[in-house]
Amino acid sequence: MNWPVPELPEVETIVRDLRPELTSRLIENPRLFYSDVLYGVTSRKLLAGLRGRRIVEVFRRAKHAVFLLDSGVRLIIQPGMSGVMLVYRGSPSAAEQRYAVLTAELSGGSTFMYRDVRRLGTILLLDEQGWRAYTARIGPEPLADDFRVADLAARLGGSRQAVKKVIMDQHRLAGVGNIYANEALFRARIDPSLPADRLDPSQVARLYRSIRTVLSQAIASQGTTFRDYRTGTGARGSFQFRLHVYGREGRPCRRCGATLAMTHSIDGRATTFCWRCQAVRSLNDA
DNA sequence: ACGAGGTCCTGCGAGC
DNA sequence: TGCTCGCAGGACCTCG
Repeated sequence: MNWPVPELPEVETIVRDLRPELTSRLIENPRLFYSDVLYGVTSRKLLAGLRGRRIVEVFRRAKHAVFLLDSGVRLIIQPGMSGVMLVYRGSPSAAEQRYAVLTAELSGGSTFMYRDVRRLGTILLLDEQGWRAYTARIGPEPLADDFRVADLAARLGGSRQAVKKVIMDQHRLAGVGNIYANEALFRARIDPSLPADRLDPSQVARLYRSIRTVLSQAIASQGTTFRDYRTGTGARGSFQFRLHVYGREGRPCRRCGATLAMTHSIDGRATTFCWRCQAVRSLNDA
């Protein structure tokens, strides 16, 4: 079975679960167990930046969980593909401590833990200016009220690369990873290998709707869990039961019954699709 | 600008 | 049964 990555819906779910547990808490005793997840900050600076600070806001940007501290500094955790963020009442057990990357005792007696088995996740600590520069390089939020079809069209228009690769490019569009790219393209009945600038207006409109629908439905289902991902309360998501293509290669299309195919020819990542519904002509190695 | 490929990391499962 | 090895993946990087 393929292993999912926390994408936008999973991080949104985590953030919603963590927000009431973390907001207004003091970070009393931060501990870092692996420094290879740090990006642009040393262990010493990270811990010094966290110790004694109060968490004033918890929110999501793209696939990042962002913790705004009372110093104006932001702790940013991107959970990579196996990252989990949890709050324990009291202290976690030794078993729960396994694979812990960052833990922090909080005022009120609870403990925050970022756990990441494969440590492909990233931790950043950015001041106001650093954050502004960082977020400016990420594309627009597809679920934002002011994100329109024209914005998606503009993001696709300048690229001859495969549309699947383009919608997964975080600099063009925020939060869409492999699972939801596959699902959105299937639901929009678009060939994932189609060059992005070759989509006609009706295809762009369908893709716009399918991206927003699939992300919204996944949030409502608390995300997709195959093995690693857990919500902020440790529960499993349930969107895996509503997937149409991801992880279903060799099985019948839910829409037309044709056998779903899989290829790695787009950016080396697993692309699952229906030849018939998505009118795919040229993908090989499937 | 674009594609291809390597790097990070660990658990798992296929294959011998 | 016990081992090795390839694969999974996002983001970032270099090379051609």
